[in-house]
Amino acid sequence: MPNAHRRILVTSALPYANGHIHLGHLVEYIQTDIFVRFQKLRGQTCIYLCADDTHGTAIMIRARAEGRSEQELIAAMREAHLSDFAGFQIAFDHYGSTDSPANRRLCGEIWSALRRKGLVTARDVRQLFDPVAGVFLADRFVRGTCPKCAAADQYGDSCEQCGATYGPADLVAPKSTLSGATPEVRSAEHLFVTIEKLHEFLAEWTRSSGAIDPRIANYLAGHFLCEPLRDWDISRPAPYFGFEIPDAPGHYWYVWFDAPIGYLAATSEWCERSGGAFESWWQRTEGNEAAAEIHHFIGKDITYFHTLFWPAMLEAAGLALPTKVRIHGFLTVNGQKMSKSRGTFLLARTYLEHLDPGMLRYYYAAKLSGGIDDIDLNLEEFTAKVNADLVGKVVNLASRTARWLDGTGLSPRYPDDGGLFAAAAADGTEIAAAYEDCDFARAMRTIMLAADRANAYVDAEQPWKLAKAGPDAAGRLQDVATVAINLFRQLAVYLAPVLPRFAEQVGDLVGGPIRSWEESQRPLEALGIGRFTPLMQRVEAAQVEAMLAQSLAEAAPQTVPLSPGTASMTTQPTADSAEPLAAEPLADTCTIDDFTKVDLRVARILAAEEVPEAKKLLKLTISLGGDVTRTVFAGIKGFHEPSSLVGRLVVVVANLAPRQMKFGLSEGMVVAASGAGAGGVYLLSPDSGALPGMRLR
RNA sequence: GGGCCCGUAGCUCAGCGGUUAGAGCAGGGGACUCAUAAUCCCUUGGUCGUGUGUUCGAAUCACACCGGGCCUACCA
Repeated sequence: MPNAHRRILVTSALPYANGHIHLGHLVEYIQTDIFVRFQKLRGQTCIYLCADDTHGTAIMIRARAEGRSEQELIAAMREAHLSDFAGFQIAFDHYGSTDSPANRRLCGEIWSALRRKGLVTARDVRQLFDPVAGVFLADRFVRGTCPKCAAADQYGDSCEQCGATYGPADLVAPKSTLSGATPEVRSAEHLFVTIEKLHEFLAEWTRSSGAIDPRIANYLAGHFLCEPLRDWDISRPAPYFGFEIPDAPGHYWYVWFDAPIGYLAATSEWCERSGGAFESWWQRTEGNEAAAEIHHFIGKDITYFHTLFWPAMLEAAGLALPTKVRIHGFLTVNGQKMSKSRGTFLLARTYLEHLDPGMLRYYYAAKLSGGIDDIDLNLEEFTAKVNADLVGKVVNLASRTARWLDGTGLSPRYPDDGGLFAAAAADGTEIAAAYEDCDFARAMRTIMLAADRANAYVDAEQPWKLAKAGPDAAGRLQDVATVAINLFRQLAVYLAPVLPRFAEQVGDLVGGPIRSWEESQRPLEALGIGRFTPLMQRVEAAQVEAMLAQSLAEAAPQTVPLSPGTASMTTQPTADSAEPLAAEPLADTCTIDDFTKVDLRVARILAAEEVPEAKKLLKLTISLGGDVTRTVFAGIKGFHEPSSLVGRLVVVVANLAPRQMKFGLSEGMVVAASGAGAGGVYLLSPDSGALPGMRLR
């Protein structure tokens, strides 16, 4: 692939504001993010755009059920989505919303174009209406008895018992799932796009533009393009949460109209912020002028919208068409569909509470080969692969050699390594080609082979023996470690699109931030090296178990609280992150005498009050039993409600020298746990039965 | 019913017309001790779903069948 400069606009499908991000969604966002980071690392101009998909009946219904406005609902979900994405290091250049002024404006422009081309028509549609809720009902909001086999409680579009399909109006004894009311058939005008008028264009574009995998093009040809395309129902009658159609009051654009236009709106907003020109991305170019590339990453479930309706809209509006529609499959967990009852319906944030996001990014990368097949998250394999590849091979390379360079830094000249660095540099061509094809699995395989060679090198050179051989071998030792660290950093460059955080850490260790793919082609010389810290912790099976247990618990919330003492400590394995300890290594050894100098006592909180001027402090009055009380300022404000503290037992350092603080004298210290892995401050409680004044020993 | 994809070592997969079919993990044996029980070497293990065909030659192409998955369909 020639290295001509490219301008690449990349999108992921817009997540719907009706639910939280889960590991299935993340297949797409991680895949896209890797692709984008790769392009940027290669020096291309690349922007990654996405947005929340906010409109539609489902949002309206949900907001009502929760007793708040749609805007409040979508704002809250947006925050949650952004936080989840940030947790997984998904780096959008812009993240918009379909409920934005830019999107409204662009919807209007596309709509005008459709009108101008005579592609809009109106027709009455008979639909069920819920007279209590006052809304038209989508098929899935109606249940009733199957008209064919009389099975009860079936959806409005098809019967799960006999497989019959019908319209919601055919159901016997239909009921609205919103209000329970019996719906009535009402007629309402809908607007349609007569997409058939673009049939010829679509047939040609899907077949020969190169944007679509031939298998998909074939599928489209066989299922849709083999007959006249049906008019696309593009409007919904009020009430509907969305944009009202300017020239058709009382009608709203259907969510699938404004969702893809969200790509345009996000571009527009990004341009406004960064000073780019919208036209430079979406304007159709004439002749051989170099256009921007447009890559859409989507799941196979929305193929139809992105390969027929969306290009039709762009064509009608005279905008640039997608260069590639990259379609991926679904995620299964342990070989089966994600399941709430098995605890495998894993939310992004549940994962993040237990495991490192980089590990999922790597695992997905190792699985994704650019095809449309589903990928499986096998949790045992996940554990084994992440540990073997990332910890055992890659991180270990630095872990076992960095220390030899502590005093000296890298050798002034890169030594003879038998051609290892050059070989891995040459691999860069293949690795880059694999990234470009979204065949990340092939890229990872090639990278790991290089890691294997590097470890074999260290093994053969035996730097630990050189270290013991004394000053005569010092030069050789430095050379060997220099080779190892260079091979390590080279791997980090190749892995940077997948493991951005890891790449940063490697940059901190040696050589500074990794900014360019080219850094894989030249070894570093004569540089100092930072202190090696564990860059990644092994995954323990217990951590995975704990994640599943939590996911299971959250999916099926317990309404009956467990009585104390029956908590299933034995059946639900505890699994603890290594992070807190790793972040704060153990202090120097102390003797029992040292320990007994600290007099730790059980105490009862008698009173707790806010200190308004203090950022972190609560003023506590504690009892050590009898009438011995102390005043203690504790740095737990924001983590504990004062009122909920009163009466509880805690542990205090009772013989701590009193300290004059800004707000008063503190006569002790309440001990609490804090550290990496969780932000809170956690008070300690003794088992029940302990009494104030008892000493800890 | 139609269409598509998949079926290669215990597991995940690569190979997709050409020498005795490969990798990682798991299993077995050994080495080393620098490293997060990590690393390195050796090794066990496959009639490449089944059958028929095309070909000098097939895991690789064709057809049929079996098994798994996905999409789509009230007929064609």
